[in-house]
Amino acid sequence: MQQITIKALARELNLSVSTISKALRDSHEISPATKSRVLQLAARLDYKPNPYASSLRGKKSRNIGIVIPEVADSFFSLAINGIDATVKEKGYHSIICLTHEDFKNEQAILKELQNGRVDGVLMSVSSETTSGKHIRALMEQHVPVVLFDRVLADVPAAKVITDDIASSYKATQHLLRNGCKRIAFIGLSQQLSISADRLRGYENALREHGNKLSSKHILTCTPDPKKNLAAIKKLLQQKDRPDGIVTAVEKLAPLVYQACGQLSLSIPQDVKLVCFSNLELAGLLNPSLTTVTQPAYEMGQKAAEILLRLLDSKPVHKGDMQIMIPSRLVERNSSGEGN
Amino acid sequence: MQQITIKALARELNLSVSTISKALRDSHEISPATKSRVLQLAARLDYKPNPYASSLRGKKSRNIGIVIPEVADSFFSLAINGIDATVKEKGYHSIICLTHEDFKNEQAILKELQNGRVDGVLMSVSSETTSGKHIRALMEQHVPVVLFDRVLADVPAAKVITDDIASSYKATQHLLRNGCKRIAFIGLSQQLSISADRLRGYENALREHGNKLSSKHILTCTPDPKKNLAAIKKLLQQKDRPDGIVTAVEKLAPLVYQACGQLSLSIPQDVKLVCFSNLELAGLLNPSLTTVTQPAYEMGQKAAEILLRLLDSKPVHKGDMQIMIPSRLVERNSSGEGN
DNA sequence: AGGTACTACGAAACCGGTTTCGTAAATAAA
DNA sequence: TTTATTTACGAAACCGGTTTCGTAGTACCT
Repeated sequence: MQQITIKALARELNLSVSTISKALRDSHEISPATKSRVLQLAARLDYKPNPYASSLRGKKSRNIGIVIPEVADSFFSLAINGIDATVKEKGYHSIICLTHEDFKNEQAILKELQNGRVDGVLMSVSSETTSGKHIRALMEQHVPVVLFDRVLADVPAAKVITDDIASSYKATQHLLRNGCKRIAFIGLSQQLSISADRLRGYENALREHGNKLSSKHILTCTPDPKKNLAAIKKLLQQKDRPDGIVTAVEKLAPLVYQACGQLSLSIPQDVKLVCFSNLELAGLLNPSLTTVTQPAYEMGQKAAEILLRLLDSKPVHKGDMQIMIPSRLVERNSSGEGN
Repeated sequence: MQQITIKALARELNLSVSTISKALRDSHEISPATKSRVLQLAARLDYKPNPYASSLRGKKSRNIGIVIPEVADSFFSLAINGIDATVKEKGYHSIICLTHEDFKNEQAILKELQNGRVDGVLMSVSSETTSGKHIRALMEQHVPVVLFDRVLADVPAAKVITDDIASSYKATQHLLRNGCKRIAFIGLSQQLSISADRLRGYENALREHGNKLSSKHILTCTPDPKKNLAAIKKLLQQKDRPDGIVTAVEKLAPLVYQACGQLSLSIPQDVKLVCFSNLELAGLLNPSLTTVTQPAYEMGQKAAEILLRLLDSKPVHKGDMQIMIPSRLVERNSSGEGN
């Protein structure tokens, strides 16, 4: 490696290692003249401090962990952009840890992160996660955690969410207004906060509208797309076939299109569809997809800001313990009249 | 933090720190009996070694850097999955660094990575990158680098690419066979390997087919989507309007759809379209999009495997210095007859 | 002049592991 | 029995920074 170390600088300038270190950190105990000599030599030799050496002493790695189910997902990739832009400004690096919607993976990852590899964690739980014990364990090691989007009630961490209940309510209402009589809801595990809340908004809208709820119209999906496709087709082959669908997460949208295609059901004539999704291409689908679009970038950004405050040991206002950024219903053809 | 350190284990067992360390690393100089006592206590106290302490002495961080332009892109997010799955098996962590297609960012990031934060780097260059000097500088600090997809000729690193020339040739040929007379090519910077190679394949196909090449049919885009949309519209408003388009990167596809929409040109009747893209939803677009689909996951996987060999100081076969994994042309409606 | 305060720096401990080297005791070889 | 070797462990150096503490030299105050 032949790295330029502080020792090398010290030797070159006939100064002690501690003087160099202090000069580089702009300590008041070093004279301006010495500081400038040190800074100049450091620049000339292209000195780059070893981050792990300082980490060892200072207990700060300047790494933050992003623990999410998946990166091939518009919501998460946009959230990553928001997070990364925010933490980078403060000199932090993002370590991305993918759970692939597997709780065992998530546990193992959080355990790993207890060893000081990261100073803090931003997290969205897997769809299989039912308990927050592993997260609390991490927090007990004094690793600050901020949850975003997929949160967990039993974790005393700051949370950044969107208005899942209200926006699902609006989406369902939109379908009702467009004439749907039998609206189905396709979600992930009921343990998952976003799925449960979006189900709640759906139920509220139906109830208020005087529609009766039917468990046959509520489908809970798994992380396995093949099984999900089969389940969706089954849902659409019931005798009381749904004429409207709300899906709770992005990756379910293509499956509904596929299922409808295979069953020769046309969207929106036979089935009207609204999906929670951040797909950039929603408007270009056939038919274009009505979406509830979450503020993914902003949520990542906000969650990162809060984490940075925690890492600075700055106070986090009570109002920031649970932040809600609203989603937007974007009406397109999949929920329309179908001319 | 109140971490369980080796020192704590040593005190508890009345052994020396070095004995604990050796026992944990299964050194032959420690007796089986002692080893098992140490292992048991470590398990009981949930001892987690500080990765940065070992990193400091051993010069190994067990972090690898993934330097890419963007994460909100199907190719890169799939590649990340391939990389992450591969390196995770060997106990490495992925640090993702986004350049946002900005060369200055890319330079700054590689500079940062020279300080030992990562043991190796997997990289796909930005569209603005014209020189590999910054990459060579990193390699000279003995940080192994493997380039994937967007490579650079003047960097003596292992490279994992797809058959850009051949697949672009096939895509163009496909349009020619479907009756296109004036085929346009929309790429990124000509400096970018994939864009240049895909252009070459396009040109080869036209030449072989006896079509003359026209610079008016070759559009070079920027990282700015608005400007790109305007440029694409201008391309489609020429007197010799193209009746076929090949686009070199994923994010250009939606812009072509938009441009055609705004100009009331219908795909594929007025303009037939083939895009290099890993979009999962290509089949659901309106019309469904004919794609050249790159083996993104496999490319990430392969690049990671090579990097791991380099990190193990294992020999990399000459054949592995430049690996080519073929792409697939998936014909859909955007390039068809449009009945 | 004597005492105090401040400035500017160096020596050394420290962070938590890893590794080298030294050594007492046990075992094997001569 | 003596010597050589092996076994099993501990002391200490080390990685590259940071931080505490001590101190020589100068300036300031009575």
